[in-house]
Amino acid sequence: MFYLNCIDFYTIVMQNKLDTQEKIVQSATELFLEKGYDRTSVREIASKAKINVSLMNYYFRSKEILFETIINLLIGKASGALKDVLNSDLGLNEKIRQYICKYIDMLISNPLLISFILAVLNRNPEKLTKLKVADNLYNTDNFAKQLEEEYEKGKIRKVNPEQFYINMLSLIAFPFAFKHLINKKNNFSQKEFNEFIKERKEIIYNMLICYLKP
Amino acid sequence: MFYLNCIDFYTIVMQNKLDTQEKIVQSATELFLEKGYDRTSVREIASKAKINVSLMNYYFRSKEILFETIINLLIGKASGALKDVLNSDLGLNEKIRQYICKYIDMLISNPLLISFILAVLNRNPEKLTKLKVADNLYNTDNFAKQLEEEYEKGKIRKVNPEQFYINMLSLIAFPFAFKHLINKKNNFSQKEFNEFIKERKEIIYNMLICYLKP
DNA sequence: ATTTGTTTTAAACAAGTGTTTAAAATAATT
DNA sequence: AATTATTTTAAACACTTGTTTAAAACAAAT
Repeated sequence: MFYLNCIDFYTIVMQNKLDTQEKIVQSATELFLEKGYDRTSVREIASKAKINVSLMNYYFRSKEILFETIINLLIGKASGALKDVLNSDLGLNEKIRQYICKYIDMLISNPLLISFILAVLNRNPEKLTKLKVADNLYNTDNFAKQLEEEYEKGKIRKVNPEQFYINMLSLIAFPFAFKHLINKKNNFSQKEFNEFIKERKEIIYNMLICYLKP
Repeated sequence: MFYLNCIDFYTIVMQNKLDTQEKIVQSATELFLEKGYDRTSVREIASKAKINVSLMNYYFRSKEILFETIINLLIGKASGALKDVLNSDLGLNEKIRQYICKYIDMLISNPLLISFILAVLNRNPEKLTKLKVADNLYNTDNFAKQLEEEYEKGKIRKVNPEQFYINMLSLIAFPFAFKHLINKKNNFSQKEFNEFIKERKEIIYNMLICYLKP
């Protein structure tokens, strides 16, 4: 038998509290990513987190709110570094190169993210636009200005910045959404798919730069 | 009071039979496209088709089978013309031009198709690979051979055909999956989105051709 | 006109859904 | 040590889900 001081007590309690809450978030995140909102039941979340069903409603008020919390967490984690690159003062070519590279690396680490976002986006359009998702995931103001400037300096051809950014995003993200068919068609393992994707870093960069030439 | 001959009788009966069956397919198709499999209940389908719930199980044995039927119908309709272009004996540039054009026109007519397919693909990977979908939607054997030949003739640079096809597909299809965010970000109406997409025909063509130059 | 076959109906079934309740267990405060 | 507050639990609630059943309505064949 032994005693703990106040700080230890506090630590342990907070630890436990965060534990349950975080266990819920973590289990729910995995399930939502794998199976989507509809195919994931609260009982499944509870069972995976090894907690009672009602605790989900105790910490988050509803399944819906838990879901929105998780969306924001996922998007927040994913978009941070990417926004930094896009708003940095790097030269255009280097910025594009880094953006492609970081975006692809991020998606390799979170291979289910794109499908998840697209699913939410098309099932609950209002949700992703209402939440701070639009700004985080698709904000090109700074980048557009840079494209304008480079054009006026005569360094690149004239492009529609909106179209150009969508091109870049399409080339980066779409293969992840289409992953299952790509793997099936080419008999790719998970590892081979990642290799296929990594090859794309240079391909995408070359395509975009080549297109920008005046 | 009047009598009908045999053929008229047959016609009317068949007409009615097809009517109920087709009413189910049509209503279910709209709902599945709009809301997906999970968020669409059989009672909603029945109500929209103005039939009794059990008729869905009478004509199709289950919701699942009805869904698979509809997937095949949608993919079949969509992929026909596209496969023809890809397997035609057109020159490379013209083939690419026509493929982009027809694909985009098809997606403008079926704006929900891409999201629908991606949703199925990621929720039930085995379904889209089991069904004849993979072959219909993503068959590049012929196209790959053509890219090889053009390279050997020295007319284009060396490219990985698989990567090149995925690039083309990404540029064509992704904006439709991302539609809601694009519209929100740019304050596009439906019409303006279609204009934005139509602009892409030339952009995508130029990007691909530019990249192919030796 | 009666039998046979097909299509449609209303009702029920069994299982699963998210959420709430009220009591129990545990921790914190006085 | 007794009281208050927080966290956890089991059970129930109200509702929706896809599917089945068995009878009714209807048409076709004998």
